[in-house]
Amino acid sequence: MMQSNFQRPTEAELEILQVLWTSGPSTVRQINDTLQTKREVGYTTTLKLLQIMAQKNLVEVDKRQRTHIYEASIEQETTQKQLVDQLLDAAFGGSAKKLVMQALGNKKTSQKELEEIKKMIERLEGGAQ
Amino acid sequence: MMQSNFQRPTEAELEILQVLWTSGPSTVRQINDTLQTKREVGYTTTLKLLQIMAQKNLVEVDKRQRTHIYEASIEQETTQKQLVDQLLDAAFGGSAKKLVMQALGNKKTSQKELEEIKKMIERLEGGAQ
DNA sequence: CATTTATTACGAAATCTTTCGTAAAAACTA
DNA sequence: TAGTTTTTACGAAAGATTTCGTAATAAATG
Repeated sequence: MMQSNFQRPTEAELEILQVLWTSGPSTVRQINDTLQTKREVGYTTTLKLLQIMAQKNLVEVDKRQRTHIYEASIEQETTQKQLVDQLLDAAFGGSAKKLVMQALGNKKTSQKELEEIKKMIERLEGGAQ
Repeated sequence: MMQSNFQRPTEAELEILQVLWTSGPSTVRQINDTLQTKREVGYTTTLKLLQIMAQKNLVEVDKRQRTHIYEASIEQETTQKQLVDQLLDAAFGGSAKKLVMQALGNKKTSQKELEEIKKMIERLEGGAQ
């Protein structure tokens, strides 16, 4: 039996998850310092968010030391998949093609990456094409 | 001078925009009926949302008849572009490739659509040369 | 015309999200 | 040890979003 308990992380939560996915397990101080490079955000704000995220099981906390260590407990890829699925449903009427066209059309993507995407498409097509 | 007034539509607003993009100008009753096929939602809830959306200039209202007609005032493609950009930034560290891979990996996309995407990639590769 | 039905207007409750202030506890420092 | 710094805990304010109840108005119906 499959249960799909996806609770969409909020914008602020995603921001923190990004840090954790990139840097691995971190202290509040480290996370807050990273966030600070992008915008003003109070230390206790970050702390509170992490505590809420722990309640929601978006992160795990290691409390063995006084300075707690937070770690993402949902995978980046899983989360990305669900966010894409949600966006597909919410704004693209489920058409992956349209979403892909938008993503490629808007952003400058390198030759190399375009090649990789093409290879993936060929894999999806069955390699025969 | 260019003003970029993108105020991200909320989830509920996107849901309504989808209806308007799909069905064109509609009455509150029509919109609400469409929404009802997916979930419970009160008539006045939909009305209120539309009134808020009108304030935000997400929709235009024709009030010449007693029964008002609402129409999307932002384009689907423009909105999609901005939502994709935002998702790219928020969850994919800006990598269009990763987003595309997710979108294609998760969703069943038809051969025909895959071909179209490939053609688009080839156009991009050609242009960028 | 009187009654019912449909629609708009609008305030406000309920909820969710983000932010921060304050306090307590622990660790460090002089 | 006394004072300073760091960290956690937690309530609550502020803001945004969603939902709905009620009332007023207009239209339709009998």
